[in-house]
Amino acid sequence: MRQRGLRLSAARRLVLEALLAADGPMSAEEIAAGLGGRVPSSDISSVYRNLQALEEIGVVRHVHLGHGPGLHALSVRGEREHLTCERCADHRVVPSAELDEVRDLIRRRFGYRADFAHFPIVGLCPRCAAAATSGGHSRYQSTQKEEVR
Amino acid sequence: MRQRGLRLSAARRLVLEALLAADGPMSAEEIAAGLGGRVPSSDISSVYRNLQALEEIGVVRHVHLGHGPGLHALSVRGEREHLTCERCADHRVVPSAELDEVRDLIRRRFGYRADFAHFPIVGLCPRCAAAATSGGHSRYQSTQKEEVR
DNA sequence: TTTTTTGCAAAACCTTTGCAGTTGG
DNA sequence: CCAACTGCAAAGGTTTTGCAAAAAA
Repeated sequence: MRQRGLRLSAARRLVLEALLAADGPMSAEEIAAGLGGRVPSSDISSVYRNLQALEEIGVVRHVHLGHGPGLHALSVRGEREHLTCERCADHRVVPSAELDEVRDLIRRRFGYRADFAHFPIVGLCPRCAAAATSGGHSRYQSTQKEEVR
Repeated sequence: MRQRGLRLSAARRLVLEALLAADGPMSAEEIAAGLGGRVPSSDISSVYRNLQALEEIGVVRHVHLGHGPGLHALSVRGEREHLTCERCADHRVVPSAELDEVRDLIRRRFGYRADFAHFPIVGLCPRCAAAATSGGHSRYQSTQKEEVR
């Protein structure tokens, strides 16, 4: 960080600690709140600025899962990638390696190096797919609060 | 539409006509502007309400390509799906059929029915992938205005 | 006439920016 | 000390909502 002209300030440390302690990607607001209100907690604008700075040096990345705020996480080896159900908000996280075959196929066909860590693979989860097929039309109602639009 | 209790109002017709005339997905703002200012043009809140209503009955769908406003299009047979470069904003639209193999693979592996019409496949386009590989680090600078984050 | 739909205005939501003061190195 | 960083406040862009007036059926 110092090599890039970045200082290790308190607010910056908070962002890193929050992401490290989290079990999944977090919104800027969650980070700004301090880990559940315990930690000093910094202004949300600083959180955004720090997330941006940390993303520029490759320490952090962010994901868009459906609507709502972007979610941020440490970018680590063995990166995780995402599958999201567009009907019931089911969400699966898989190690990158499990998607290598898919990535290779896309690369051969289109030349693209796909990366499902940033935008997820969106579609119907097995359960909703079954419901949609058997019901003719899509009659399956989610038990979750929010649909991923 | 009438069967669903929807009336065929002028504003509604405008949305449909705009989408029909467009060669690609449009933002709500573009639709509200009327086709280049010629048409009566309706309020943007009505456009949003109509897009939502039309999406509920399955006539319209929307896509998220990078940041920025959601983009709307008629949902037609022979749906198109999307590949977007995360570095240079290169963007490819391909007929769904070309992604069938990829979809099948994902389905066998994860049970998911993937749909790349809503969120695109994001990654590096061939050109940026080459630049990233040869340059060691990612040195390739886009010629486009906006990076797809 | 009844119900849906509209336009306007205001708000909500997520994110960015300007600025003056503070802090890390 | 000086550049980097912070909090605050204000603004930006996209989308939603409340409400009274207007339009469709």
